[in-house]
Amino acid sequence: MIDFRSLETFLWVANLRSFRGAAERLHTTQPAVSLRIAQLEDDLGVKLLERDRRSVSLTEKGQLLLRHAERLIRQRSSLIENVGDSSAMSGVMRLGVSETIVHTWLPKLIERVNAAYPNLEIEIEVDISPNLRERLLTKNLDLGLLLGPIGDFDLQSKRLCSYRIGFVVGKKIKFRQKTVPLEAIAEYPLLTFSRNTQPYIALRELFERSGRHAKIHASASLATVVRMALDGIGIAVIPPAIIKTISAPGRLREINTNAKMPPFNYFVSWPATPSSFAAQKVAEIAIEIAKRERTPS
Amino acid sequence: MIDFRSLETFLWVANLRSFRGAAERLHTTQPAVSLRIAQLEDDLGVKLLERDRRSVSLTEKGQLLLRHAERLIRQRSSLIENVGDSSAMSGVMRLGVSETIVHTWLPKLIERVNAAYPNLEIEIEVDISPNLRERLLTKNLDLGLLLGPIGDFDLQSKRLCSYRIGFVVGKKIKFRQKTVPLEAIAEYPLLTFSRNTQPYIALRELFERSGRHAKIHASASLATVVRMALDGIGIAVIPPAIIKTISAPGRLREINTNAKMPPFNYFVSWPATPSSFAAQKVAEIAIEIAKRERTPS
DNA sequence: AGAGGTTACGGGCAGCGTAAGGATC
DNA sequence: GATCCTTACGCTGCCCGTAACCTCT
Repeated sequence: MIDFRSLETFLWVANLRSFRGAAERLHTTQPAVSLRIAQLEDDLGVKLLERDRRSVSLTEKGQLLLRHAERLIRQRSSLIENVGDSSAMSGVMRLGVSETIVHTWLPKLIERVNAAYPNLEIEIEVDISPNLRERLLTKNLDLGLLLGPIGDFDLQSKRLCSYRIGFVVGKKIKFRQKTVPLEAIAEYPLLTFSRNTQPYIALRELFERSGRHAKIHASASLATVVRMALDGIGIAVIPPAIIKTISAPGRLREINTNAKMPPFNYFVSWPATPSSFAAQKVAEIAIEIAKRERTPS
Repeated sequence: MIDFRSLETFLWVANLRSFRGAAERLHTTQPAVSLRIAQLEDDLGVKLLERDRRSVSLTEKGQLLLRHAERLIRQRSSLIENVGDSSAMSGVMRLGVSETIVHTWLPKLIERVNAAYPNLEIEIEVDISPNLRERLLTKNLDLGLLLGPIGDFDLQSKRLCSYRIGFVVGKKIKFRQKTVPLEAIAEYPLLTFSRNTQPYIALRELFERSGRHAKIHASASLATVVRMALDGIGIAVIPPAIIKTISAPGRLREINTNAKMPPFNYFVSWPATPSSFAAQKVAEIAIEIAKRERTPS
């Protein structure tokens, strides 16, 4: 007898074009996926997938089933949404988060989501925004809090908040000037996020425009950046909003400068899968929390 | 995790307003139904049914779920119908049949259905038409082949075939006349179907119109009627079409008479439940077979 | 040889049926 | 006490995960 589990499994296999991928996504093993698909094909008496040369493709019947399955899964979500109370929303949500958010309002979000949907497990994955975007596109994540704008057609996106970028130093670095000019800053190495991230590129452009060369240390881990700033190795180029939570009080301070960095614009983004009700709900909460955050000019 | 089985169970409990009824309908035990409903309520975190004073009623949430569940079950049927091949249609169908049909083309129908849907089990229940209609209305049957017309709003009905009614005797009864007048017939007891059936009423009316009184033996079992006719107890008032199959050749014959009985008009009828695809399909086959039957004037 | 899907097999647990329990008329 | 739903309990069978196997590049 056809059940939701088989249909959902089929859906993921069809989307990811991979049994292993679907297995991982559904938190089960690959043989289990094989069996569920086999059972589905057996129940319907129809071949759904063409297992050929390294890739899985849908037969004609498979495509037909895909449309039906999507509708069914969507309507089951809608049922849970409409009929069930908040505790009915269950399962595991893979949430991809940019590190800045981790150090500002992510805990608040988790707390709020836990309160609203006690049976929804959240799996937090911290990564840089380009990777998060990639993983959202491959449906490896259910929801992402990341730097935008995000123009992908397959992703729903909504604006969250902005963070000003500042130049932050530890106690070992001192400047004589009240307002530190760009050339004084350039004497130290600059510490910021990985190469292909928005802030890294913006920083590079800032110095190219002014004709100066700056040494930039890029690190995927904010903790490393902060540690280096604390040790006086260089100047961290990060949102000052995270200073409070990332180090002991007074150990880091922002310096005054007329160098202008574009702000970080954060977005919440998720792929439009049939079962993305949970993603939408969590996105709504994220938007509400982010709205209350200071958005320094 | 909500599955189709729970939803279907809920649907039947809601329709029949009874746990026991649903259990019987689903070929399981009543505690199993209790558990499925309990699980559904638990999953959704919502009370769906009010178990009060001898009757089950839907809460507001229950009514909401009913609509969703109906849609889901309907769409699963449509999925099986569209994507699966004929072997995908499975389950048990309760088919209620009027006895006349049993002795004409029911075997042909069963054969055809078995060939078309090898995994569909058929449970045949023979009863008189008024009872069949009642059981269709209470969803105790999935499909009925019975005397019509059927005017009920809750039942879908389509015309099948007509059978002329004749006066049939065994070898012990002989008439001098070539064409036997009504008064000669009235000298013997008449044997036909139960009191509240169409033919019984028609027969009664026939004699009332002619001002004569006839003794009518009514029996729910055609076999009894035929046995009595064979024994010369009376004249059977039945469709001559069944003579061939119900007794040895030449043991029964129809007598010529100008007494006119209205014909039997058979209909196929089924309740419009969300999962009535199978019923529709079998109804179609029944219509096709019945169309080929002689419809004597 | 390694990536990816299938088949084989043992074990755990969900869900079933029997049977007893409770509520309501 | 009869009817109808719930709870208890032992058991079965399904489905899962591990592991071995197959196939194609």
